[in-house]
Amino acid sequence: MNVRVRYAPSPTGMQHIGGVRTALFNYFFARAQGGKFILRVEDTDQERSTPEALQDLYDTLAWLGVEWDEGPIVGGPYGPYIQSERFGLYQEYAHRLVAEGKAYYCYCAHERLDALREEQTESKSQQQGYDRHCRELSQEQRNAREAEGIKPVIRLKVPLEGKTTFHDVLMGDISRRNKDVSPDPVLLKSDGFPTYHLANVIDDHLMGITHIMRAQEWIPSGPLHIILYEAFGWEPPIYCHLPMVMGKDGQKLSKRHGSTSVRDFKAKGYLPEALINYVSMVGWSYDGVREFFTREELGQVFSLEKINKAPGVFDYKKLDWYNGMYIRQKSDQELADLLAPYLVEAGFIHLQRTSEESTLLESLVPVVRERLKVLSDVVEMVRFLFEEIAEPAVEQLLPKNQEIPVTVTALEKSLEIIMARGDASDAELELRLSALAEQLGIKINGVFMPVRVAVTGSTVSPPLFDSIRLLGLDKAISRIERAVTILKGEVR
RNA sequence: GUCUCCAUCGUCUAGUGGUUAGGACAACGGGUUUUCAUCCCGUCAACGGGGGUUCAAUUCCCCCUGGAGAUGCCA
Repeated sequence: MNVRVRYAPSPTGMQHIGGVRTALFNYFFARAQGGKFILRVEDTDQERSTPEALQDLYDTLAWLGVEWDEGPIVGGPYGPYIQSERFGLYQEYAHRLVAEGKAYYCYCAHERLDALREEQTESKSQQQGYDRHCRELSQEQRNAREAEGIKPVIRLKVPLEGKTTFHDVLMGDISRRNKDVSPDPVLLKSDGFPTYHLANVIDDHLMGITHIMRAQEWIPSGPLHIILYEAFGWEPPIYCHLPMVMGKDGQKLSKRHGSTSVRDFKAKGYLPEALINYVSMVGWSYDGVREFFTREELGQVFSLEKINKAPGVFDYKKLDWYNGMYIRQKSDQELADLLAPYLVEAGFIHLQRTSEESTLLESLVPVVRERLKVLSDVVEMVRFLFEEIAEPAVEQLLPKNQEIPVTVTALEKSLEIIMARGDASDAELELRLSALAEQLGIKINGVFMPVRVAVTGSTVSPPLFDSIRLLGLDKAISRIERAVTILKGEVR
């Protein structure tokens, strides 16, 4: 079979984890099958569709490195691939269904529909949804409504009897009694635009889509779509409903759970390869053991059979782990380039790096690499190098159970050793400071920690000698001297 | 309310009619280390419940329970 799959988002918000996972699965399936991956923009909601969202869609897919074989920008033999540009098509097909008695005009006002819905909810009525009020309108009644200037919608005449079944690759047969199928859903809105159900069925058919892979939230609409295919006399495609991505609380993943838009993940400093890898492991697995895959590898080994049926919880911690793993794989140069924008944004370096800044950046990378979970972590990690640190507090300078006088001595002697370092190696320097600790009868930490706090302003920092080297000996010395002064001031 | 789907450690998952139910993240403990991180080692931890079928069910069937989704002139 010549596989043709599509990702068909509506540009009504930023691309999020769930949507991207669907896009990825479709893309990988197409690649693994040697088929085509098609992008189609479902902008039939004129109220909510925005150019920003559309741009975000393009940006996101580009960032992830997902290229579509047919779709907006690149074109293709079944275009246009933006539904608003296919406007006339839907009208045509909708009216065809009306002409054949398979759909009808409905003149019900929003007010009536709202009241109806409210009443049904309140009375917990068995029958929820449209009451098919206009299903059997006579020609005279219709003329009367038209004369009032009411713009009708077109609704599908869902059969009242029988049941409809569709097959899902993962779930098997799923059927629904027709009376439980959404009662006569709107196909064409009063503004002339199609609803999802209509546009989706028409385009999938016209574009020769062979497999529909979409989130499980669409399962209830499956039978409805089958009814539509039957009404048009078309062969339905193969369905494969993907498990949903949930938040920690088991609810559909949303902003409440943290960042969900890919744009946010990118801004925080997640790498596309990490996001792709992790997201692909929610709802799909290779063998339960192997967990690292590149985009290309996924495009080789992906298969529908290994998709899980149950929804999966999005685990931010595991994403962090993947991201750290991928960051550590970067070369110095790659990581420097990835980190630079964050340092620029923090105002630490210029967009056009001076040669000193370039040198500093390069020597910084090996020091921070294994400490980063996300790229933006670098900012706080190296802030002490670029900005004057706050005066360390006395308590901060003092290691546990260590008095001020010894600490002062430790600082002063350390300072001497550091200044008199000459061309001694870091290892040699470390030896000397250790010896100092021994002389003073304190732990090694009792020497290193005060110096660390004095120089970096924090008990947590990159290795001390690296920190001093990056900061510059002069600045380091004056910060240590200041610490001594602070401690001495406390004695008086 | 009604309909549909789902159900293995806290999380992502592997797996089988007979297994010590495997791996990873997290958590916790230990080691390496100048702190942190990395790295290494270890510990904790699961087949939701009840009926069947069977010599044998986590695995097959049914019910229950639990969870989710749908029920829009949103997709």
